[in-house]
Amino acid sequence: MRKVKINIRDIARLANVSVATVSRVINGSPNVSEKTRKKVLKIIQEYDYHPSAFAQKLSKARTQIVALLIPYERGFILSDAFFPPLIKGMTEVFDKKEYNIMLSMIESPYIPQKYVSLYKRGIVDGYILANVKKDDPFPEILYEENIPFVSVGRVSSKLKKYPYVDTDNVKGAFEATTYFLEKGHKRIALLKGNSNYNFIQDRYEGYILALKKYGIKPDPKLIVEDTLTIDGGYKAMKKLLKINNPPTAVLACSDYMAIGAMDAILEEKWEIPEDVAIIGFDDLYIDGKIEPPLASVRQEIEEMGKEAAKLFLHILDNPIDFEPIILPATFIWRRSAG
Amino acid sequence: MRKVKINIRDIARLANVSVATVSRVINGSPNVSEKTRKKVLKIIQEYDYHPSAFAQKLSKARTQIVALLIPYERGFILSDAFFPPLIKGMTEVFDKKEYNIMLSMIESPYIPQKYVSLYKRGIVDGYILANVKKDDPFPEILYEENIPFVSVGRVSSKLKKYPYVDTDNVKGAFEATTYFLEKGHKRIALLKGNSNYNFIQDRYEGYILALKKYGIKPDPKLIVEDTLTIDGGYKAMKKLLKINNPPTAVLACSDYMAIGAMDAILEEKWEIPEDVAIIGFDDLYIDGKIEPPLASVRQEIEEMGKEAAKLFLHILDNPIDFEPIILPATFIWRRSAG
DNA sequence: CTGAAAGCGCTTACAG
DNA sequence: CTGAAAGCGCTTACAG
Repeated sequence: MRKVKINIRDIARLANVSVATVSRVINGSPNVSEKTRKKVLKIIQEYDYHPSAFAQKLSKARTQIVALLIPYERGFILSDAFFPPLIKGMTEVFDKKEYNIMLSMIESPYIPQKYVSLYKRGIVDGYILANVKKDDPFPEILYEENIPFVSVGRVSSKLKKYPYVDTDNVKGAFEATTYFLEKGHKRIALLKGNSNYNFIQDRYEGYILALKKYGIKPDPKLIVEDTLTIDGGYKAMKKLLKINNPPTAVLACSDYMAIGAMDAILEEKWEIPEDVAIIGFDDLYIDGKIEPPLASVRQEIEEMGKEAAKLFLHILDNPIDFEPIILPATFIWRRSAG
Repeated sequence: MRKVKINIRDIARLANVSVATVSRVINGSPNVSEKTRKKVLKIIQEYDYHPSAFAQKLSKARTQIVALLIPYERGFILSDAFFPPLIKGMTEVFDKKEYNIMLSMIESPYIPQKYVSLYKRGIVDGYILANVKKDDPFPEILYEENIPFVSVGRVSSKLKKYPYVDTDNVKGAFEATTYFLEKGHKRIALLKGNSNYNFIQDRYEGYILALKKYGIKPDPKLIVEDTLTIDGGYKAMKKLLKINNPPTAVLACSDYMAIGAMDAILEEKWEIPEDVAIIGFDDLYIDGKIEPPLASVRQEIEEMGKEAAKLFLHILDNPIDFEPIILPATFIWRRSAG
């Protein structure tokens, strides 16, 4: 009953050829006669033989496994909008190359060394980092040690050139802010997340750029930082509603923040968008369903996943010669924007 | 500059001991003198040596990698509520045993054989299946071939006994329905998802059981099936509002469905919970934030992840002797329930 | 086109 | 407590 694990030697014996020949057939080497190939393939099928990946790896160079590092905090907050499509995109590209994704959810306290060992022990060929913070030491460690990695979102500014894919967050925020400006708004608030994340910093910059283009001096009182959650948005908006000259328009760095802000606004019996217009970020599935429907800025996340996977495969062969990839962000109008 | 990869032989030479002794030190064997151990450990540290996992695996039995299979469809729909905490729980347990999670997002068309090869090629020690459908052939394939697996959520009814962790969905739905019954509701609707999922089937059964206990004959017109999304809930509720004797209370099989249903109800200018009370499932992060706050049934998802990981480690050693694990579902009252 | 043999980097009886 | 040697299951020059 119990199937005994069959190996390359068994196949060789059964097919009356050498182990080397079986190996050549497995690896699709051209140096095998059609007749021999067929014979060996038949035995392989018949005995449902699967070459040991580890034994292969011991002889070959690559493991065909890539580690995906995800900070739990963000995994939780933005999961709905972010990780499933990101992973889907990656999977699509990696499947074709028979690469597998090893998932590491970064815990705190965060010990970068722990994750390096996946590479040093030869388990993975490298890393894909998802949304690490600006001051995260991990990318620099990888860089120093010549370990292949791709970052989804930019990381430390200390690195001159490294492979990443990113959304054009500056432009996304710029366009959303410009929309408000063209509608005649002068008091436009920004609900920021933690500026330790580059994507937050970029959205901030896009906002500032647009204001300046229209000759408006950014008012620090209109820029409030909090978590990217509903709670964060609610609290931030509460603050804004209390100042002397409250905003007539609000750009939030996430849709959850925008939803919290809407709660705060409606609580004061103000109208959206008549009294305060609002635009979020992420284009969540529910945006079109809430009342009023929430305008947002969309990222091409599945596309980012694909590009990250492609870039990773590229740098394995070309560690020097690569270009970072920037994908567009698109402003999606809905009624909340006015 | 370029670090040459160091191996166990190098360490042995540097430490003036045999390869076998280095191996013993690495594996914490007691048969090494304290003096030798320290000497070897020092060299290992000094040269930042990491034993090759693949070479170890070739000699040892286990790979210490488990494949987590996630259907993309559900990954997308319930990600926010489900996968991040599930993975977090699993990670917590696996980290301690130095197990890694390999992530496979199941694509369609779905080819079960593709995923079996992860095991047959010796890459993983087994599988954790997340929310597969009732008719999914994969669990039976694994069972037939004696491949270790744990399922999160029950699977095919063809298998007599297999390791799974599940939420007590029957009880959860029973309690929510009972709440309505105790409030005097007679016309209680159920918004179902696809009954190909056991958790949907179970929620359905809990609902039926409660009705029967109160001597109410289930009315097929009050049971509507659609997708577990906002859209699905909206459409299902629209149907219910059109029947002659519409429900005064609604249990939805997901919070997204409940949110869609609320949209449909409010569109008709009906009041929640006065005209129609509503309870969802999942206890999403946003439930308390919407208007009116949405009552729900909560699962202990992070706990499921932990239990799944523990059960997996258990069955590796005890393929026969194990018990499935059922975790509680808790009704969370909020205003929408009335 | 094919095979014998060395090698990948470990672990583990076995002998002492 | 320690070491020499065989073995895990492959790949790949090398020779023919």
